[in-house]
Amino acid sequence: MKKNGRKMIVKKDKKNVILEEVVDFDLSQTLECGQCFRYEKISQNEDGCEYIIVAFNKMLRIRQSNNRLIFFDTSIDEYENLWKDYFDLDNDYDLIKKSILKTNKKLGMAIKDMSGVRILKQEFFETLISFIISQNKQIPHIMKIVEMISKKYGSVCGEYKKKKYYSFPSADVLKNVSEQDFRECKMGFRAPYIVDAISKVISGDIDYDYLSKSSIDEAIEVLMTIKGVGSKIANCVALFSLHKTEAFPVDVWIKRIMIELYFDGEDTDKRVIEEFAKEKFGNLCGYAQQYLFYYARKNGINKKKNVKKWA
DNA sequence: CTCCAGGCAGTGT
DNA sequence: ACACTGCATGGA
Repeated sequence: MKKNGRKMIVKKDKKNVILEEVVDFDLSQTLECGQCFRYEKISQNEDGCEYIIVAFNKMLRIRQSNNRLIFFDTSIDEYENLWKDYFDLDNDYDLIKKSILKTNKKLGMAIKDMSGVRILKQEFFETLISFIISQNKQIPHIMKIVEMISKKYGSVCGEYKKKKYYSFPSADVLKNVSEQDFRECKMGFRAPYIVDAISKVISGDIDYDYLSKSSIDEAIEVLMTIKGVGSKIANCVALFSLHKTEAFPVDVWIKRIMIELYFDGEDTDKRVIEEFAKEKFGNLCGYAQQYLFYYARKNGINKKKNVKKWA
């Protein structure tokens, strides 16, 4: 394995895959930065942190200690074919960060603070549904609802310490679920949006392979034909599932920090901010967005007053 | 109690 | 084009 500037070493013991010399990767940052809703922190101490995640119908227990990453009970094949891409481990983030910094010194603090975040490549249908649910909700509540749907309609894909973990259900499973049933999963006004998304996936109007090959603009345009999918959610799906790094989701947090950094604190339309970012960051938009998002939240930037200096 | 949450669609100018 | 509002639900 040669990428990553330095070399990352892949090993295998009886049951686990172990990566050594992993750089520009922080498990906590990557899972908890708001792109992913299916993780559970098992432990965190001075020796590292450990999580259970559910993705692509698999449960994974994973641990990070400094530059070592352990994928428990995982075969080399599963690592190579699934988790390596999921965590974007073949991508050279040192190069990405340097490229962003070269023209955008203002992001220095954000990049330094979130230097181990990666853009996950998550399963398409789950990402679409999860981000439709996400609108006007807080992350812990989104996680609860996604968990509820998985328990109710998904299937068991693993067990740890007597707790069962459930995969996110497929469109095929959800196609017969009624709007009323979704409302019972506390989805409120999003329930009809979910029904519409499922029917368009089933009919083929929304097709992962097609969208993967599409340009960013076309992918977003097609995704926005789904009721309840606007610019922000379409950009999220394009970034976190289709891995189109020209995407730049503008939510309340990104809006606030972008206004602070580039618009002199003046209230600016989200579309203007999105255009500005796409011009400024190009195909590094998605990465820049991730650095900015968690950083803005962590520092609690507030739209009413300037809590911090950003330069 | 009120206000807001990783927004969006519908309605009115 | 643009601004304004309702929306389900839960947490601060």
